[in-house]
Amino acid sequence: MLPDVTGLDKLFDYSIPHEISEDIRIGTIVRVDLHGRRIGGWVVDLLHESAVNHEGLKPIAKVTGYGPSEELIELAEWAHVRWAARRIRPFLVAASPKRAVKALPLAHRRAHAPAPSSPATSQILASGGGVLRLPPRSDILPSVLSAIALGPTLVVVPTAVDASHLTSRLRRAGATVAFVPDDWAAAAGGVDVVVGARSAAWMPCAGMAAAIVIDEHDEALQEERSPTWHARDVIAERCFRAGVPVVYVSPIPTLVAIEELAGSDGPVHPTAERERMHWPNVQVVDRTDEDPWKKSLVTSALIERIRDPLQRVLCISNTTGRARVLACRTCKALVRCEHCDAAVGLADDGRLACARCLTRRPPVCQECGGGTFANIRPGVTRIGEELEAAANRRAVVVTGKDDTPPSRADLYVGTEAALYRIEPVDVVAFLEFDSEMLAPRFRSSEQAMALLVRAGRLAPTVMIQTFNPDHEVVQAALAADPDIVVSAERERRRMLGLPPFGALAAVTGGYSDEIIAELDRNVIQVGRDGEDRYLLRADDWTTLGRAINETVRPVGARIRVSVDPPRV
DNA sequence: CGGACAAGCTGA
DNA sequence: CAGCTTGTCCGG
Repeated sequence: MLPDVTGLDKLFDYSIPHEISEDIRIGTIVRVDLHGRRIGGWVVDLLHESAVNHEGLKPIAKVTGYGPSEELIELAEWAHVRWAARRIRPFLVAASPKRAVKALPLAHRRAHAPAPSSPATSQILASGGGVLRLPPRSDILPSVLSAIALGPTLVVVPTAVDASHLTSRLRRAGATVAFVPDDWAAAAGGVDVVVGARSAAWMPCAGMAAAIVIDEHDEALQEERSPTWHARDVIAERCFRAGVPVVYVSPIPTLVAIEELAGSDGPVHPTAERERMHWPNVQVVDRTDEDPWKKSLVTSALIERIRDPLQRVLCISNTTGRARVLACRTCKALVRCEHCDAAVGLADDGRLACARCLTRRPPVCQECGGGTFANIRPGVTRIGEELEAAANRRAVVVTGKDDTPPSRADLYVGTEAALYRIEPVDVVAFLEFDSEMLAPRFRSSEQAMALLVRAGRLAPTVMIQTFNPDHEVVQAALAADPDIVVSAERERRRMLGLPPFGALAAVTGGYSDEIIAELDRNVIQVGRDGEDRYLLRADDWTTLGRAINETVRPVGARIRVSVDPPRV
């Protein structure tokens, strides 16, 4: 029995009372008495009476209900090495129902499977699985229906909202659907299709015959808390073990999927002509053409768009507030915090505010006492004011900070979060796309492409303002050819031994130094990445995970290990 | 994790 | 030495 108690990483033996022996299987969730308290946990092993000294064994107190299957418990043991997790508990939590399941409903399958309608998907499934590259503005429903034609199918999508939309569409198409994790019991009982966000990778799917991962490139498929498991990789291992084919669908399959899951022929994709038809129109605004003394984010091309009363426009800039970096107009000095020396911005109340130490002061230059400032890096609030003036219509600011849905408007300005918070528009304009493309992160090209895909689903036209129109990301979007990014990426990653050509983890927190010192340097390369962060690299995930898990972590060490970190 | 118990510290 | 804190050990 593995207790569902954080910090208690031990197995305990209990006897099985006769009256509940029928209900106890590997994976069953039970309650037991341990050390004077009643705790929950999972049955992870059944030992023969002769294998334990069952004198003094306490009995299992109560059966809570159904839990993860034996296969999923074994998968959790694999994941615990793959993501260097201290315990398997978080994976078992992910694989368990949220509320006790006392009985499983009977299988509820349709007599007639829906007609497969994506020949490409059927072909990939028949060949044992692979990667399907489908452009942003195309429908994935035919692919899912094609998989269902094979039998019970597990579908993973990036968000719960996506899962709920897909669930209704599949029900309308006549399939029986378990929307997980809510319908855990139905999924375990048997349905045509099990649909859910990331955690669906751990959900039951009785008689699973196929699996589909939708939007394989989406970062939401990776758990952000530690252990940082990725649904794509969990599904890949799970289906490999079960001998079930998987299709990974994405407009921009990641290099990891292409190298590890696509097979030797690479991703399957429509003809270039058909693919281009379902990419958004991409308009590149080369900012090097602008008057170098103005360098405003509100370019003449953008003004033309936002002045058109028939076009609903969303402008994206990833700086919140009014202004993040200011310079004194009189003495040209960068305005800094008097307290901690960080660059300070202008808050909404007109005072200078330090984002680092929260110190606020009146808007006066610390060097010369001047009171007027040049906005070196404007935030969305300031840009909103500029846009309103240029367009002569109201601009609504949308950030990820407030929970209330943004009020309806024809002109929005927002951070990346706005891409997930508003209804479709006619144009999405990235005002300063260079900060996305050129971010100092090894996945920045893939992440910038993902933003374009997201924008392309929100609007038929995507505008990119950049000083780097020759960048591979811009070129790939213009040509509707993700291979342009993939080939560049492959060479860089191969050279540096980064995923998928090596395994990477970031370690942060107190005591990191002690832990790093213990690591086996024969298999792990260590780099320092900032004040309190180390990067570990090994040739493969198993080597990396084992080396980290075998390293003694001091008691009370608050260490965060992020395996396959998305943002380094 | 959380309870039990031992060792260490403080003040009368 | 009671009364309290801190540390270590252990559970089936």
